[in-house]
Amino acid sequence: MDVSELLDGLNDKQREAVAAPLQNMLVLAGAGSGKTRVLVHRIAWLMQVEHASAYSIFAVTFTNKAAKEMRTRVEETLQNPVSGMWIGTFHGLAHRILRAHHREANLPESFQILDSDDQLRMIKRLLKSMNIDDKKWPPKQLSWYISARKDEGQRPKDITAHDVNEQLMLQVYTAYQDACDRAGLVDFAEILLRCYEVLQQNPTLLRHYQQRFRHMLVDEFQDTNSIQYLWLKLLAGSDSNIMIVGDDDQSIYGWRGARIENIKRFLTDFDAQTIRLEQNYRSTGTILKASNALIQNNAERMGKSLWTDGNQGEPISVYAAFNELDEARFMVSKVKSWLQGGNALSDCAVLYRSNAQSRVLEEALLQEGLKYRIYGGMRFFERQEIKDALSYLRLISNRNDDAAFERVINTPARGIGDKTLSHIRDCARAESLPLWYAAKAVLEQGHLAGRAATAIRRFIELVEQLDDKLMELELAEQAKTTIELSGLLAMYQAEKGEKGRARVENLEELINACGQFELPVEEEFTSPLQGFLAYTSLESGEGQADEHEDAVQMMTLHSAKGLEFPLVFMVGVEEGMFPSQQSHEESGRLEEERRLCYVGMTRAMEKLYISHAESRRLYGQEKYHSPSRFLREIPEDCLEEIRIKTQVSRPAPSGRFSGSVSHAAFEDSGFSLGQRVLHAKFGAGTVLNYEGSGAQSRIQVNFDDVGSKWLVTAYARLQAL
DNA sequence: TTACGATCGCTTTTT
DNA sequence: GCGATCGTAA
Repeated sequence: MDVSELLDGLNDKQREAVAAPLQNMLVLAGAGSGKTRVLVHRIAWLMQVEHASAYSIFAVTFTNKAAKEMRTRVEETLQNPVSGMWIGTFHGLAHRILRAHHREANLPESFQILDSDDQLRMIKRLLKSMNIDDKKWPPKQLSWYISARKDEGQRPKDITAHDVNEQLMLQVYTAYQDACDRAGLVDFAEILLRCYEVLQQNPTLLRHYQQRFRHMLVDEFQDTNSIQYLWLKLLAGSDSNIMIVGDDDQSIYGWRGARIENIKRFLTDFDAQTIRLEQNYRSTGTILKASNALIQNNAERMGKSLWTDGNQGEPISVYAAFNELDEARFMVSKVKSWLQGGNALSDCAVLYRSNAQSRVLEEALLQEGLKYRIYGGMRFFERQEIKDALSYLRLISNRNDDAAFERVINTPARGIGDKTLSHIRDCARAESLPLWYAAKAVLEQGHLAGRAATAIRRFIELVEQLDDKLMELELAEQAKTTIELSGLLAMYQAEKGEKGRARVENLEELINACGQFELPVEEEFTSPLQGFLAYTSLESGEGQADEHEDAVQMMTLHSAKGLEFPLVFMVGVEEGMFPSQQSHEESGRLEEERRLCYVGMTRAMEKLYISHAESRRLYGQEKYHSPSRFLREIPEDCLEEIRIKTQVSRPAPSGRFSGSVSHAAFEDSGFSLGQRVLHAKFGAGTVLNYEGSGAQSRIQVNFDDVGSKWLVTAYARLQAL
């Protein structure tokens, strides 16, 4: 490939980044500014112009999807498969280093990964054994605490407890870490922290990697947490060049440890040059103008303003719905006209703040027979039946894996009850043995009731038999044999209803996935099973069925980051929903909510609809929310208010979508208690009550068909009969 | 061990 | 208001 082709079709700033001299660089890449393109071309440039070897390149992303896309596009650009290049996620790459140096890391060769569910179970068990009241110290909170400390790079010894409460949490952290270490288990945060420590404590090793990875590239840098930052810094050493790409305005993961200030820290620590990518190739001028204005309300930004040389496009449409049902109906009607315009369903996205909001929207789509796809939710490899099967495989490859042992010892039920189990646990604790060996020991002591002893003996035989059998089998056969002989298949086949059927199907799908699994050749796995187990822990298992079906795309604002759609609906844009109630309390959270809004808006290419409901059923109660402050932060000339055309008996007194009404206003509009009224949506009804003043004023009408409703500003759509 | 009634909790999520 | 989880009784 001709070198000049690498710069063709890039704008000046992109070109500047791709062809920059070897130095540390920050590429501040706005939404839709072509950052992946820059990363990919930079890698190609390093190889072709700077004659860097693939071996010296290290590129990190957050998600497997991003890593995969980067690899594919690099290979396309170079028109050659690349080998020796490390492209992967933080966890994937750290895991790879840990595997190679498991001895230095004090881990067994076949150490396994704990997901958050495993972690929680582990902590629950621990609390029981430590006699700690899980009402006073909820396991979730402890698990969160432990992960947060690890994300900060802290071990128990690095932490000083401020009060008795934290003292106890520290105690649990210590006990949890001991248990993990004994079982050969690492949680997600541990992968990075342990990798960091291994490198730090082994200068020779560290030097090897520092000398190898001369060119480092990091995507979505605004999402890095403290340990990721330290890890990168350690690996880079003083001789590597590192290019980070990120956008402080799109930092939306502060709540899970991401440090937006890492960008500024990078500039000073690495003495880096900054290049801004501000030309946007995605959205209309209006959408960009609105987004820019919104985000300007945040303080302490790096500063960046998106522009386009494309069209202004249509204004952003704002719809004030009566309630969440009306909002859903509105969305559906607009989706239908979009379809009628000859467009694809999959080009529309519905974005909401929280998952709970999806249900009403789904029902509305379902009613009109419109297909939809929901992002997020239970991942394939996290399903109960899948984890059961995987736990057998894990126990087979590592007898120390207590988490796996606990999971399958009595699944399917084989008469090993709580009593027998606590016997085993006691023995394990007393002798510092993994549960598997404790079970064997307990069996040999012969203190067990006959039935329990037989059950345990049979379980041990089962696992050992499986281990023998699996040796000469292919991966898919290994899974199949395990699922069948363990009795899992029979157990789920016996489960009645749709649920059981789905579970059996999932187990079959797991065997299928084993068959399709390709062991990454460059990563030195000791066996295909080891590779597959790592894959199931580090990869969510998406990308199965239905991905390409033409359907409305529904997701939270968080999961929309990085995606784009011609038509976007942002629903529930109300105070208390978005920004969320909780974000009002903690400092900094409001700005993160604003960034989230910015992310949502900048997903839209052609047309953006924003809606809010005046009344909404939430946790079983009717709530009245005013329109989000974010709406007020968008310049009015970017917005267009949509009102349903209703005939009102007299002109609406005041307020547009703000819903400002006074007592007097109700009377002025000619409504009185007991009066019969007509509503465009809800039909005929009787005025029951009105109350409040200002934005919170509302009128309660008992509709003949719908029942009673409190409506804010809805009086404007009421007609006196 | 299972089944069912009480209780809890309720943003956002990848690895 | 709903779904997951927990605790207790059969």
